[in-house]
Amino acid sequence: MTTVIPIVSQNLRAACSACSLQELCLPAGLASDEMSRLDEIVNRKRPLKRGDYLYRAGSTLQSLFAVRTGFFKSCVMHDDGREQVAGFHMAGELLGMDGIGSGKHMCDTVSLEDSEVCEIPFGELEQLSRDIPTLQQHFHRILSREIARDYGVMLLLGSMRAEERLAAFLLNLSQRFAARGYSSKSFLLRMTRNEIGSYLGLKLETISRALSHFQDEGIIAVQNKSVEIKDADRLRAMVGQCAGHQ
Amino acid sequence: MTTVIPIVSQNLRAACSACSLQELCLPAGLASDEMSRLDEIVNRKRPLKRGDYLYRAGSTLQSLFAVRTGFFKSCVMHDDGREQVAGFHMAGELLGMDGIGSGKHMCDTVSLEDSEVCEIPFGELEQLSRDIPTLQQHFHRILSREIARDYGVMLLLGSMRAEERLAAFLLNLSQRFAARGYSSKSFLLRMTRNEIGSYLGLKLETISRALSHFQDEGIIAVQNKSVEIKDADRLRAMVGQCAGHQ
DNA sequence: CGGTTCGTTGAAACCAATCAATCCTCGTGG
DNA sequence: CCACGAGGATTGATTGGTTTCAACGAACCG
Repeated sequence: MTTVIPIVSQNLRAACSACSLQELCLPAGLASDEMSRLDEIVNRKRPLKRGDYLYRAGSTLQSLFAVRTGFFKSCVMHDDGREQVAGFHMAGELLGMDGIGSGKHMCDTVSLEDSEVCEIPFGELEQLSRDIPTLQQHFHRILSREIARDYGVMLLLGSMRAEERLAAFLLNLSQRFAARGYSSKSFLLRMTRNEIGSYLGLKLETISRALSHFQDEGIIAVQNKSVEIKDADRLRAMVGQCAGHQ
Repeated sequence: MTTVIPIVSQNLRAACSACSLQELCLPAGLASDEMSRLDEIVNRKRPLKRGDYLYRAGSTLQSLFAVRTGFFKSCVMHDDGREQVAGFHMAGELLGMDGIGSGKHMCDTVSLEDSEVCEIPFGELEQLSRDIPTLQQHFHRILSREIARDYGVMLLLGSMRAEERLAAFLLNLSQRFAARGYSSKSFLLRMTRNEIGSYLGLKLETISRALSHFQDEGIIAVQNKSVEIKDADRLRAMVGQCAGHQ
């Protein structure tokens, strides 16, 4: 429930230049002097407990956030109270970009485990990206990739059936873990079945059934939150040839 | 089928400063001297016939495009050939932003009626937005609004039922026509039932049935491509209180 | 005018939601 | 340490909305 957490200005902080997420994150591709200028505007190491809100829908956008460690979900809310998970976010990803247009955050973003983020004041980022073309270009790429990702989700929600969606979801998670140096075969689901269902436009029972079915088929092994991918090829085969094209 | 159309450099062109879409489009908020600098990089009045591709998925992104007149759809394609409409675009909207991340367009964008676009070379736009903070900020807002729009579509695809989706779609079109000075009550659907269905994650038969049902209820009047909204309130009421929450 | 694409409508099949019961897991406090 | 409770997960039976299949009608274009 804690919403606002004081930002501890860490002088012994790990700088972007020393951060292992450098290549995934905002500073990717910057020269070292450019990176140190970015370092100056970033407030590092804001810690969040599981369940803490990073920001809430409707609040004024002042900063973007980069995930340093941990796991987040973003939820959009409909007028009538229906809520949907719009995305899950892990280390190196930039959060808050949906709020730039209106100056207000469009979604709630919540920590799903104890996490740390870097806070990047947006006004200063705009200023700096005028001086550093590489930063400007990379920021544009990050914004654009979010749009491209959303197109992928639209394709998933609009034209895949239940088990196909889940297969695509698991493969996506697997890839992202791999890109961060974790195992692509074996990982923990940080979110509940209900949250997976919300993201995939399905009910939690459907997720549960599909996971059980994959397990029966020997494609994965599931136990609670832990998933092991035993046959990635068959998982890939499920995406896109699930007989009926809806 | 025509893909590449030579760009006619028009000197007698209508400049941004004279364009009625100014407030909706990229130059919104610019001072007149700033606008004329933008004018210099924009190639105006590229005409397209119905069915022409503005760009194709996989082609190199060189420019963004602003719709001057006409109507477009963007289609994302799945590996297996399944195709989905990711958006419909009308006057004043900026196209091509999904391709900045990879340098290649992620979708096909096709003219649904004879149209005209302004071409904005992306490299020059980035250069100019470093010099003109207002332009930079507005461009960021446009990118972000596209993300926010996508979140809305995800909500629609993930948690609304068929008639609710269609109601939301009609209201969205209505609003966008109104913002451009056209009637919000009566307009033409530039796209086929199949394309509407693809966008909404439904089959064309479902669209047809839902339209007929709305008409039976006296909410709208449809005849082929022409739609008249007779009871916008009931249409609004349908979105978000369609009993079952999926 | 003839062919093709697009749209409408009906009946049946099917997939995922809903309703419901039970079990598991984990954190908490006695 | 164990009992307890609450939230999360699994599984089954049933319902219902949307797709699918099919046939027909209307509009459009060469």
